[in-house]
Amino acid sequence: MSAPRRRLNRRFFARSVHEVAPELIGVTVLVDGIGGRIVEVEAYDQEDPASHAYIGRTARNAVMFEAPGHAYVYRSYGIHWCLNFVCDRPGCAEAALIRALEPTDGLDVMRARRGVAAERALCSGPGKLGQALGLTLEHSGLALDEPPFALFARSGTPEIVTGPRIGITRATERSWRYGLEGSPFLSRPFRP
DNA sequence: ACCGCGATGCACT
DNA sequence: GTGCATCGCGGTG
Repeated sequence: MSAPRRRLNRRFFARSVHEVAPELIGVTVLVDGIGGRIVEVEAYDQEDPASHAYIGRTARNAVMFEAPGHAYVYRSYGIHWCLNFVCDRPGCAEAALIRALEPTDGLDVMRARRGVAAERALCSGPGKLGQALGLTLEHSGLALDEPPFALFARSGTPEIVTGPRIGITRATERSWRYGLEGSPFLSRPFRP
């Protein structure tokens, strides 16, 4: 038997993304009952040249400037949908990019959506995760503690590793990528 | 293992 | 017109 799941309230996100991001490792995220445990995230804040919010509020990033505890979904490279959790207070425009999950719920649906069988390949990257969870722009702006989203607190305190963020060209020196140590479900290994 | 590249949409320092 | 908060494939070691 596994431990009962305890729901995460949106107030969890009303703090600096730099506090929230490492605490997201181990949290379970489901969309319409499908998803898994977060094993990798990245933090982006408003003074961050790599962040969508750096240039100020635009049509695309408006959700980042609104209430914490909501989803910010954007299209990446014209192909993928990527999921962020908005943090801090309205106007602070901070968000955590959810980069990888350990699949726990709805494996068969995720396999069908992804077109691959290997469990390790279902959610091991922000674009893969977006496809596995069936995300689109319609999910952007939705509250994380209301359907179709459901978040559950982690049990215990995981071992966390940090490193530089992936796939950016600016502010690459900031170690704002967080991962579950030793997880086989990461998008890429963390360098020692 | 690494490296290069095409796909594909759209925001835009 | 340029550049992505990506992925998967095909090439070379």
